[in-house]
Amino acid sequence: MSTAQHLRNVPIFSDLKDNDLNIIADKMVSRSYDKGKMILLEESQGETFFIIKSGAVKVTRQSDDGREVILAILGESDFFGEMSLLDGEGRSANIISNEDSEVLTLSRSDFLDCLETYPKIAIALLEELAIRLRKSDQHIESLSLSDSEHRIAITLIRFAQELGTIKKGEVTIKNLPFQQDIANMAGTSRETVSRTIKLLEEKNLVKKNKKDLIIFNFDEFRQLFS
Amino acid sequence: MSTAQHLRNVPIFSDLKDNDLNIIADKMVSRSYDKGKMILLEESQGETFFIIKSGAVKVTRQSDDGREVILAILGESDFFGEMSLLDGEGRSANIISNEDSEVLTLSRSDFLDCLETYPKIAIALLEELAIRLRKSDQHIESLSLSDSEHRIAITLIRFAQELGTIKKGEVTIKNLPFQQDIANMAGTSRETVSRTIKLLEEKNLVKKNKKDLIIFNFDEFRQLFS
DNA sequence: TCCTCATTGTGATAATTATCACAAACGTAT
DNA sequence: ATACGTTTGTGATAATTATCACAATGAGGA
Repeated sequence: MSTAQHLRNVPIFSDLKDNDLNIIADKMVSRSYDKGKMILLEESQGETFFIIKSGAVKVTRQSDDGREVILAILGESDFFGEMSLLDGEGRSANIISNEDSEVLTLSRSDFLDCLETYPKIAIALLEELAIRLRKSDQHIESLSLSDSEHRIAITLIRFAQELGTIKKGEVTIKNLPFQQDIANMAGTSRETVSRTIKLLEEKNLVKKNKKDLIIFNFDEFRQLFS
Repeated sequence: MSTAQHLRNVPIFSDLKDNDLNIIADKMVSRSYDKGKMILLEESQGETFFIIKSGAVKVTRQSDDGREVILAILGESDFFGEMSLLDGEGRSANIISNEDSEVLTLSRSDFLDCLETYPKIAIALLEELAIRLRKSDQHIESLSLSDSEHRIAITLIRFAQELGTIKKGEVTIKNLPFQQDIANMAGTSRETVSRTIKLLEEKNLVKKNKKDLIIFNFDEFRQLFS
């Protein structure tokens, strides 16, 4: 697939004419990262905008004592790096390749030019940031007032929405992340994740199948926990 | 002060020429809210953009069982309501007037027109949302991996940055919010806030003075808790 | 296959924090 | 000044969850 075709799938570019899309595509450079590689380091200067062509990355923050908080897991056609381009602050998070991944990159100045030249992109980007902010707010709410069972369930819902496939009410999350990663997103411990998923299985709400997790009745599940 | 002069203080409008500023100012309508009044209700449709002319508001989310999570407290020249204008979703939070407040409002269509007409506004708004997203991420981090003492201290730091006045290293937060509000921001209980602030006083890090709180050495305090 | 390393499961215990109950202090209006 | 409603302080207790320790299971390579 051509670079322009990839861009077509990215919400913030999808409104553009083919012509403009090609112009932007020409400015982008492709890079590859092996699983586990650090793509962006916290504290480094933000000079690049990234779009995920294939694979997945995790957005994390690291505390002094080494504990890791996972803010999000991003997949194909998601983008990142825009934050520090926009507000000029340093990186606020680490980005680590979660699988072998290919990304498209755009330089700071090309990115900012795009925003000035195509107001539609800026507006689409505003929309995207609004959505993310909304998700963050929900995340904050859940961390603030739920017990660990709820927090873990809500984390599973996030995975289902981002990585899941639906088949008549049943959602299958293929390749459920490690318990440690789920714990780092839900703000709890790995052991509690283990015990809680077992509990959800006993309540007949979910079922594990090798590396996959099935949520039997997604609507009901959401109702129960959010 | 004229409406245009108020707008001049708002980051997203500060780049505009006087002329353009006046055009926008003409479209804005002023409204007043008494302390405690609900300005925006969760779940209602988002049709208005607001700028705070004077006073302060709190941004909250409410859970089924009535508990409240405070996402932010906004003051003069801050704005809100842009989220659902941008992504078309319903309101994600309640906005309650925290003091007697005056706000300027702009209709949905006028707001979106502004963005199309003045790309600078869109870019400045992107910047602002990026900053908010960054704060949300920090908030998530602190809720995820800190104990209640840290979370409360970090909440005090947020207040200091938004409401505090500095005098040679010492920050005074005038009119510290109620313990219950602090608890709702820090994701803990009112009693724990009471005990923790006492603890911080015993450690000679802060001092209460009637309704005010003084942080003796702000840099050190920040170092300790973030 | 067997071995090894990574991941998951689970019990016991300790630490943290919420909750309840009530007293003290504070603010405001009469 | 008094009285009332709101906010804060604090002890006792219960509930939740983290942590530690180790066993069980699984996945990938020699």
